Amino acid sequence: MPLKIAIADDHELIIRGFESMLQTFTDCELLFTAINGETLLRKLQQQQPDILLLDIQMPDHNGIDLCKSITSTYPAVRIMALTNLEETHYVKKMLRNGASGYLLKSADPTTLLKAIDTLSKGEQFIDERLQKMLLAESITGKRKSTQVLLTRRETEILRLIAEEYTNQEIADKLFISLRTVETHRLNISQKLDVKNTAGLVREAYLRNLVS
Amino acid sequence: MPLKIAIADDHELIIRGFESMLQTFTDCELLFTAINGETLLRKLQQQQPDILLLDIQMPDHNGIDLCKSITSTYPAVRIMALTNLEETHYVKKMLRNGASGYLLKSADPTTLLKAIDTLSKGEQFIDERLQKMLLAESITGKRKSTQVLLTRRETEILRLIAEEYTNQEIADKLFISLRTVETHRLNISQKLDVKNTAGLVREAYLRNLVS
DNA sequence: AAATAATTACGTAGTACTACGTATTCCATC
DNA sequence: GATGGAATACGTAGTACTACGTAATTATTT
Repeated sequence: MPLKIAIADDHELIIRGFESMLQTFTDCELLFTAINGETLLRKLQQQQPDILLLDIQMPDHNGIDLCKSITSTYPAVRIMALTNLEETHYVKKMLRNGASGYLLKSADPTTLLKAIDTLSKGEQFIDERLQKMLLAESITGKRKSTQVLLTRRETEILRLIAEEYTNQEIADKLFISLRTVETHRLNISQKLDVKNTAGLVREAYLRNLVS
Repeated sequence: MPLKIAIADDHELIIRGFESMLQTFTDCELLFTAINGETLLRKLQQQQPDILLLDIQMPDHNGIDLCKSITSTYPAVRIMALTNLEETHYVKKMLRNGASGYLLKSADPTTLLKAIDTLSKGEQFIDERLQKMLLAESITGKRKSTQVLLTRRETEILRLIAEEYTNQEIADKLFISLRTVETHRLNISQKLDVKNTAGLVREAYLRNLVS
């Protein structure tokens, strides 16, 4: 029985690109395609693929939530996260939220085949470059941003910093003293191993605290 | 005689996507595809298409220079600029530098067909939404906030700011004085209408200057 | 060749952030 | 009821950024 594949991406061009690649594979059958999250969820109710190629940046749904809800409703569906983002942060985030694979859109047909093959065997696939980056990170211990846990207050303050509030404005907004905000800020900077405001805002983005 | 088409894009997925769309059109023949600027220039020496679908953001060549040199060497080739960038600035820049059309990668097959058809008649094609934006701009004389144009130097400096470089470090790196960096920084802040470093970094992210 | 835009740079002041250390209160968990 | 994390706050200094204004030099475009 051929492997049933589905594709979800908000660009018809991308869907057709994958479709074209899939056609050259034996033992693969394209079950359906979806141009947005809504369509995807509707079609999943009718039939479930073995593997779902899922763009994690569709306008109407964010990839993490989609991934979560799909894997909880249809545990048999294995999800391959699709993206252009070469960030280890996203890889971790997606794999922690139910994805079984992480593939870049720059992948060539050989890589795609290997990725699908790996998932079909029940194993995890991660893009080679990202795999190396993850490895390097865990060895050097650097850029372990997502492992560091900020407290609720710290998260709140980090978000406000990223939204252009000054320390004084944050203090006023949260009814705490300027010094307290400064203390929090210093603690956050140390936890995240960043040097200045720019680094804080960067982390806020990586952590999806701001859109 | 069928219309000869060529595609240049650094993503195989995109090439296949267009290929797939083109197959459904009668009177269109895919002459060749190219995965980078180098390959494109080499293949153009052998044979010239009527219409070239050209990704303007390839790693080894920038779209503007490629466009310029191709139209001057092969004036018969009509270039359709391909991009994800919904910025009127790029449209103008490309059309001034030899492109005959401007198409977004989010285009559906109908739009693609219309675009190719328009170019084959010797007319100019511009993505509908961008056409409206250009029109609105020329009437109001204003750009939307996301379309503020930074100079090359400003863009460079904004990227460095987002990468946690201090003004002094930027000055050292670019061999300019601290005051110059401060001036640039102030100008950028005014152009982008932001209050502080956080706002600058936020804009850098929105503009995809950092990943 | 002229006009325009970009890049460079300085003066002066004020504001905001960074970096240490120290320390109290609150609250949950053992 | 003891321990420890979280949140609160201050002192002191130094560094970095913001906000005006002005202006010369170099590229680019017309």
